[in-house]
Amino acid sequence: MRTLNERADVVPLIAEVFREFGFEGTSLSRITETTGLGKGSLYHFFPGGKDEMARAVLAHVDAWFEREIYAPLRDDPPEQSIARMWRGVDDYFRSGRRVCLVGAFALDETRDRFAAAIASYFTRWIEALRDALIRDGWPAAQAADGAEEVVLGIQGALVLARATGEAAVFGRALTRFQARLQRSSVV
Amino acid sequence: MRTLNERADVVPLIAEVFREFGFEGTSLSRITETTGLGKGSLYHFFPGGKDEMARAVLAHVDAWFEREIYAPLRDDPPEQSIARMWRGVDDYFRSGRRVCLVGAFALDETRDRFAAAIASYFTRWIEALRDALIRDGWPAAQAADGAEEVVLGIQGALVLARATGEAAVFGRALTRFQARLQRSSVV
DNA sequence: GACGCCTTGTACCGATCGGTACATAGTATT
DNA sequence: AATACTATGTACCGATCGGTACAAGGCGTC
Repeated sequence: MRTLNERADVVPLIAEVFREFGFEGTSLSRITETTGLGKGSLYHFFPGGKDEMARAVLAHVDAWFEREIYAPLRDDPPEQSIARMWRGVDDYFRSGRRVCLVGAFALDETRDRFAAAIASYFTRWIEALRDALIRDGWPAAQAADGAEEVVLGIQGALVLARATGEAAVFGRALTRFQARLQRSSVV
Repeated sequence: MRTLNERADVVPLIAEVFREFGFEGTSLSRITETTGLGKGSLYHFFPGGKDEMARAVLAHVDAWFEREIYAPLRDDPPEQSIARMWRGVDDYFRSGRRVCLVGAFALDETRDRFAAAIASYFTRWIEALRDALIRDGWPAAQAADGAEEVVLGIQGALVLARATGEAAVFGRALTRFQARLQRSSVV
């Protein structure tokens, strides 16, 4: 018996299973398969079972966005942190070849189970972007509209990219949004 | 034993189950529950089981959009058919309180099972809208961009509306798109 | 080396999964 | 009324579901 794993190491692996199969489509056997961990280890790290695993995965995703996207939007110069957002998002979603786990959870009744985490992920993103736009000189109303439209558009682009199998949809959408945020106030 | 159902009557009911729970989350027992039909009837109407039920549901949704949205976009005056699209979409998705079944199927591995139907639903929508915009006087490139952005934005708005529990997101997005499509060429 | 604690594999649990078999009931046709 | 076909309920199938129990192995500490 090897004994070398830590909970932190295994969360990203579990995340990919949930991302690919959704909450209902993710079975314990699939998780043991991709992590190489047996049920013994799994329930040792996550006594709450599948539910706790999903919660850990959501927290992990959330922490990444908080660190890489939201915090910079709040703390760094707007122009710079927004540019960083485009890069970060394109990397994270693999230019449209990867799907948003939080968005996927939102669409079925899984949402009710994790409602708080899911809502917070999106509202914090929108608010951080909105405030960055305001600090960049946008009128408050337009900033709110623009931020909502960009975050929503990213989700939609991911849906469409995966639905059509044409990942390029995502890149096109990203450059459109980028252009629109640059020539300010023309929302 | 009552014997009064037709396949056509039961498809919309099954559709709501799939819409709410996704493909993996939809169990036969949930379907019997909401339709009132036992397994006997269900497998009588859908010998292919759950897979065929989902296929019938996708075809049903597709037929609705074809009839109410795509065909008018292709055949009627652009301005009029686009106006009809806004109304139709707002009704169909219950102003953001309902989710897109096709979009939900697209996000997990369910997509692979129904790839053709899912891709076709979106590409036909985008193409019909693009052509309507062109007939309305838009340059081809802008029309293609605008159509893609609108369809993608509707999906994103549905994700966000359900994620945040704030259905109003959907209405706001719809009016934004509507305004942008009106002052043509400013994409 | 002995002690504990963290980690792991395995066996097992009842429940539910999607699906099949089939006898019976309802209905239309004649 | 007899017949044929459509619907339906029920019982059952093996497989898998998420979860539990628990003994034994790895490893650091003393």
